[in-house]
Amino acid sequence: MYRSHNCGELRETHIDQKVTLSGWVQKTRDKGFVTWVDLRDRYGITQLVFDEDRTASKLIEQARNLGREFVVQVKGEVIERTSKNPNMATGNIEVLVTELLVLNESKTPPFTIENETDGGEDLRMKYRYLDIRRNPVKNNLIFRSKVAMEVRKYLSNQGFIEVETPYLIKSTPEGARDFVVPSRMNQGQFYALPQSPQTFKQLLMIGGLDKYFQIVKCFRDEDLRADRQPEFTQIDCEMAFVEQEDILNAFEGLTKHLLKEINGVEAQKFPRMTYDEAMQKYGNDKPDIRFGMEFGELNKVAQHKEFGIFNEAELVVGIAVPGGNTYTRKEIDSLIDWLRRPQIGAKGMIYVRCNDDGSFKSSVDKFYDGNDLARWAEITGAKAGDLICVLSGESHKTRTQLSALRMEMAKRLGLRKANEFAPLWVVDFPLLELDDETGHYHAMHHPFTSPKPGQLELLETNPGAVRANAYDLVLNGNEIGGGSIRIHDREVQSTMFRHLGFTPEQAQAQFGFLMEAFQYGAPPHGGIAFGLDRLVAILGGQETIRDFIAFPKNNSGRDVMIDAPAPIDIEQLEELGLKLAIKA
RNA sequence: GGUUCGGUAGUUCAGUUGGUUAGAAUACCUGCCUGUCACGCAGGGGGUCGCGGGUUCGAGUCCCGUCCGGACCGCCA
Repeated sequence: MYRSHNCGELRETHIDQKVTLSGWVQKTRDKGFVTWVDLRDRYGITQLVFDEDRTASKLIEQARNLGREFVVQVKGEVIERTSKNPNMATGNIEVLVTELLVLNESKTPPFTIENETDGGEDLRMKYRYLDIRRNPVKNNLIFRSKVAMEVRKYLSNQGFIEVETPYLIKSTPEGARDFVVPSRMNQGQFYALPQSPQTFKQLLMIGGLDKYFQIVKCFRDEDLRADRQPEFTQIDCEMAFVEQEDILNAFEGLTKHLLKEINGVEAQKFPRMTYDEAMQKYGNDKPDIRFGMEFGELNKVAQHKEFGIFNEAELVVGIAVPGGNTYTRKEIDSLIDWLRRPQIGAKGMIYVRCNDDGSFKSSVDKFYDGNDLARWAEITGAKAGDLICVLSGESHKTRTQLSALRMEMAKRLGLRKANEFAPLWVVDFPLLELDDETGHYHAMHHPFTSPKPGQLELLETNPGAVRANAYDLVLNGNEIGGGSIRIHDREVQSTMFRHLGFTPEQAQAQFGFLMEAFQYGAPPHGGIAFGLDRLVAILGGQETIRDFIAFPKNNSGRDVMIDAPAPIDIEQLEELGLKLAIKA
């Protein structure tokens, strides 16, 4: 028996008991007359004690030679500490060791296994198994497990069944790039890893399963970000015989359950906002509504004066930064530089200081008097002491830029509080989105999303204006879920494919199976998918999803621990009927 | 594909205008220490300054190239 107790559970009630513990050596403190060893496992740390009076000298010598991260088993007696440590759960006791067995030695780890490690990101990824021994990462993984468990518990109670769908499927050109897998038995042909189980869950609805969910890995071969991994986990859900309202209610229920069970937060009914409203008020389809700073459109009051830049602009729009009047000229200039970076791409920024005495001082005083600026303040909701920041130009770009500024200022002002949760449904997304490069429309959500009732005809005349039965669940400025009511009619689906630029032959080749299934009594259906990695990070009050993933990839999509991807043998290539076009 | 920041001891970093033997903290090793728990004290070892080329009397420092890493834009139905 390796252990009678774990390293986190011994208390004063265990005093005088003989125990066996196993774990890792966190630290040894050799004080000469007495040596302490902190023994750590998943559950906590227990202090072991070896002293001149009570411990055999051979055993003390053994203890002194223990290195960090040695795996040891000890037998001993639980005793009360002479000097207690109120900061530790086990701080009132220690174990007087009578036997010590080194189960495995350890090299000195490349970084310290402590809550605040000295290791950098890269190093921690390479030695992820050591990083997982640290409380922050370990606790995140435990937290994730708890969230996933609550999801299963809730959905299962609501009558959902979890069904596994295949990972080896077919590549489709729509949307993100696929990871592909060559087939040995069908040479020259490839499977693709699913970007989502979308078509399969629709087929499950046609199969009559009614309420489906799955916690499932999805794969997208696109460039990474701090919060984006090539393989990620979704809570994928679908329901039959539902309207949009049913889906929103069902998954508002799930989200409330999680907020309550995980965070102890009783959420009120989630507010809803249309996509158009979100874009107009926040310049963003996933607005963070934990703070205000709503957009104020200033065209009416700022145009038709002598200021040419505004007169030529399609949109003049501003926000009031609370307390921003304290910004120095230098700070404002650096803010303008920040906006001008190619990542944001603003041409410049006009600002108005709202002085405490009710007067205004702006960078365009030449063109606007106090009365004008008072109107600006009214429209942006600026109060004395605020700073009004105004951008202008083409509508969509300007909104995006101002949204970036809004988020940045909120961050700097500490308005994005991790322990505050503001869920929001964004509804009525456009069905199609114009691709600037190709000039073609593509599906904003995916090609199986149904247009709003009665808008099918609009597809012919004004495709950009068609709204979809599509919705996102936004939490604290993050899209944590998105879904739609699907098309379940073969003809409608054909029309959609045609508008997305598919020839009937292409549509048949890629999605013939779905079109055929629609002919056999496909029920009305719809669903939603949540990004589990991000959801868990937000509920955990953190920004980086990587620390909630046991073995994440780095920025270049590499696993630096196992060193993947990697070349394969020439024999393997031949077996697959493949030849490399590049030199490996 | 692009913008930008970085690469110096096991680790995290500093290193001035180009100028003697490249530093700090921490980790590691040795010794001391009568209750430590971020223990303390004394001492010690540890460097191809990512790599290649160039400028120079002299390069961690300047220039060019390259590799690697971070953040972001494009991309992510």
